[in-house]
Amino acid sequence: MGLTKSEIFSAEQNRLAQLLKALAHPARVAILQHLIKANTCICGDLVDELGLAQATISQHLKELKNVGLIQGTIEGVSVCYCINPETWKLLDQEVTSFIQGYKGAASCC
Amino acid sequence: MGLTKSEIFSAEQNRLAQLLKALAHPARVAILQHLIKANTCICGDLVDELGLAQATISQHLKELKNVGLIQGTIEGVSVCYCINPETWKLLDQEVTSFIQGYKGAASCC
DNA sequence: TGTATATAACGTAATATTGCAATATATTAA
DNA sequence: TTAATATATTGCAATATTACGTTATATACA
Repeated sequence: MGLTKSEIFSAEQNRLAQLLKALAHPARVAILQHLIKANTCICGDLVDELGLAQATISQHLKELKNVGLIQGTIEGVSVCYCINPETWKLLDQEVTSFIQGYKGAASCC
Repeated sequence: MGLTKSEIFSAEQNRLAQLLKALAHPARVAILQHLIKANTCICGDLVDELGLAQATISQHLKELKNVGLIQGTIEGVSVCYCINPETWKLLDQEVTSFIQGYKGAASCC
């Protein structure tokens, strides 16, 4: 059906999957890496930096904003984007505890 | 076009996005959490544990296997699945360095 | 007021994902 | 060999994603 059965999973599992999904595209990885390096940037910077159309970049920014990973403030003609520190912290905690949950295995199959 | 322009991104960005994509579904998060807890399991265990059809679980397992996050060994009638320690280590390194790359911002927008 | 600039929103085409029933495959036990 | 068990594969329908041209909106400046 193309429709994820969210109701059978926990809120934590759904939230983690949602955050990871927002990160799971090379363009959005690149956008976030640029934001980490530059601290702030505007849509036009990313259009130049990556090789994608303005409409596409804008859409990716929207997705990142929707899950709260970035925030944008209108600054004159443009919109200044930056990482949302609180969501990023949550991401760090959730992802780290998920990945670190695996402590290797004595024996495997 | 619905087709990601992988060629304009670095191999690292594509690989990270690929790994994250494999994790970006609550069913696959649940499968991995179960695997972490139980160390090993078979497809049937997951069908009981989660509320999804056998074909659906099998498909999610295939995706996790395709990116190398898990491995399966035929054991009589069933297939014993477990986490692939090497890929998991790579995942840990890549994801950690990506997320930890952000050191908060003095001022944001 | 008019014009340039920057971004968002809309519409569309191509492709990918999700979930499952049905079927195929492969191993074990009788 | 036959039956039972466990998975994988195939095919399908519904939905989601990706990318971009075009258009709308909103601010700044002459």
